[in-house]
Amino acid sequence: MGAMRLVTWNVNSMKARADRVLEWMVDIEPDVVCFQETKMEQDAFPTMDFAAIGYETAHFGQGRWNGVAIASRVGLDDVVENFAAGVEPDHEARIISATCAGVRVSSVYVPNGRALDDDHYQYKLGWLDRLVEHLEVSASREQPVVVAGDYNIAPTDDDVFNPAEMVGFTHVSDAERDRLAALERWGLVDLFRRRYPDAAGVYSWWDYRNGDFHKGRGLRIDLVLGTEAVAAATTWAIVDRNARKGKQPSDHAPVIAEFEL
DNA sequence: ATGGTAGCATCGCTA
Repeated sequence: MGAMRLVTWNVNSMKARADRVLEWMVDIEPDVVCFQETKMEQDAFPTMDFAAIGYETAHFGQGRWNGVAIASRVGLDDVVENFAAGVEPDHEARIISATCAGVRVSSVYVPNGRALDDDHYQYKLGWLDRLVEHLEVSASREQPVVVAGDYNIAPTDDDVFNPAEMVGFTHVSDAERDRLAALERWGLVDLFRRRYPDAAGVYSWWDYRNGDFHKGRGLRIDLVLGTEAVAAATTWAIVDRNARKGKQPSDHAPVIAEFEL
């Protein structure tokens, strides 16, 4: 089916970021984009603005917080909001799935655990357990499947600017990384890490505070996971740090992966 | 230097 250029980007409010996002997409020409943190009601999504540059969109929004969407210029079929039927639905808008040119694509916004002793940490772990259930009931590891989004987990210490200081905090705990391992056991592969096993200091999120971006203090928590067929076909992947620069950026940079199926 | 940013919404929460 040819090359597919797929992006995941936590935009931290589509309302505040739409102009930047649309301009970036015209420049980069992705085939599929998975968005997180649209932070708007379902019907507030700027559908026509995306249509004007050639993209169909599907949005699962809930208002002030969360919200996920998929934009595609290669087809957008069989849209499912929330987890697939058979899995306990989540009370927040954190996953949407669609089929784009034969690839089953999900955009996911994994809960932020806040702290290891916070109820939201248990919510995060349970949510990731349900993501595995979702794959078991709705996807096939033998098919091209991509689950891209803000995982709020740094897979290894190579994905963290200050691993020693992060001990005891969320995003790096064994339990969270065990959940990523469970996704790998199901059949998903971190496309960036597979392609660049030795890359260090590559991050996708930097706190707005303290000048962290300019000091290189970030985490790689935005991941494009794909089944083996996708991973083996991945020709390149990159974090577009340029999109974190300039006026009113999101605190996340987009992650691009291209694969030739 | 014991703070700091950003978005949404409203007198605080979330990240």
